[in-house]
Amino acid sequence: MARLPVYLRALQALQDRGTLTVSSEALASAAGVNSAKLRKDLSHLGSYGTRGVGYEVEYLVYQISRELGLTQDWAVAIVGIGNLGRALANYGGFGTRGFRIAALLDADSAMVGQNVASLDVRHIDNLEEVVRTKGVSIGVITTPAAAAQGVATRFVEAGVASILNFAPVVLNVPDGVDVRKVDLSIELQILAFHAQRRADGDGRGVGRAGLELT
Amino acid sequence: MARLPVYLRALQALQDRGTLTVSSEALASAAGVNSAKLRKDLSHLGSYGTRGVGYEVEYLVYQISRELGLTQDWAVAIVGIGNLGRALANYGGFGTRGFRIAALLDADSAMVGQNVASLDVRHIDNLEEVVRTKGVSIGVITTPAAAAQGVATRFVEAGVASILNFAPVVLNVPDGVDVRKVDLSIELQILAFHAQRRADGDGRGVGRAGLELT
DNA sequence: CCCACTTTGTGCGTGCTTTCACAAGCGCGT
DNA sequence: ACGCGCTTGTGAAAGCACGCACAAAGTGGG
Repeated sequence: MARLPVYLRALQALQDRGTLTVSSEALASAAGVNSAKLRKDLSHLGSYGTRGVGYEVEYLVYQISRELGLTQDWAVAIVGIGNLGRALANYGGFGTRGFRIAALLDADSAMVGQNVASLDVRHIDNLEEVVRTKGVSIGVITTPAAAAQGVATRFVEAGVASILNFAPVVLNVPDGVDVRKVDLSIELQILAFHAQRRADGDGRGVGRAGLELT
Repeated sequence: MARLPVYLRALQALQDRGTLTVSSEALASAAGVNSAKLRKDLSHLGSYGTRGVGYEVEYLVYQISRELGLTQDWAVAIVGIGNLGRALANYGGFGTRGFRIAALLDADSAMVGQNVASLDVRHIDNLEEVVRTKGVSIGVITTPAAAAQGVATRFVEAGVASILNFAPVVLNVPDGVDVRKVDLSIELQILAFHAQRRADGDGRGVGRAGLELT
């Protein structure tokens, strides 16, 4: 389920606050979901709650981490060291969650050799070698749209079966390869769409009703 | 529908290639969806296809743009000018799609006054004033998690009803306010989850079967 | 030991989304 | 003018996710 990471984040926040047990109701509200849905999700990975009490935070953190595969280390390679690639390389949030940036690659020779986030940028010609020697299993593509498909194909042929794509194109990959796409323009467009519907439909201003959960 | 922006992107790619008309089948495969779904989506905004021929690319681009509200200009404010905030500010893809970065804000006085992407970074205390004078209707939050809720609340009280949140927290906002969340760690965790399932389930290597659509 | 209270786990109805499959419509060649 | 092939638009079926509501299970107090 795609919601497990959200639960995990909420649980870790609770853990930092020293909470030992949590009810499905409380956790659900922290994660922004329905409590029945949360209980059903958790029951799918085996039942770890105690009726009348709730869930033990620490144990649940461990169970979800294991289910998500975060108990092992994942080596990540980023291709395309522009603004976004650099931002990702410097983002600290990955290391603490089982992900390690293992390599930075770019097609621009002027970029190669630069030191970004304590890593030397290497030329994309070394992709296959880097994947092999560093054991890369997740590829991140932050290239311009035109280059993305080529990089994806090379990743797949090098044995990388998980790709996170920031380029605004739909990637063609063989069956069995997992691609997730993050497109910032599309997110904005969806917001604009809803904003316009609000404006079209009715004349009332921005909602100021009582504070509600998402 | 959340798929319209994807269709739009595919259509614009076709337009650049000089294509005049496109069948639902071809467009669907370019957008990575089922053709029946695409036809149903398009029929919901009125029918613009010709049986036996397909859809006129240019007209469809216009219709979808209008439906998404991209014929008007949306002013965007970015709060939190760290690596990611800077990357977004410098990303050129927004301007061409009806979005204009109107202001950059940060809480760190050392950051205030710096020039990023031809804009002066202003202190977050000016948020309300900036929203008013620049007509900001979309807020982007790229602050640390701890600051995100406060910024969101100020955005809402200033009249911004559309928020794009990159901070790893669930935002509490009143009804009627639209929040979209992009969490890079969560995307990686979902990839890791699937990668592990592949590894658990069976001993066969990475799929190398015939080329397939997503 | 029993009872009242809390919280989990889940069966079931409901509504939405996706997909199939096909009739209706359009253009082109003859 | 006519028929053939291609493509749209949509009714109907299947699948899925969501959330209610309740039985089962555990806790703590008297």
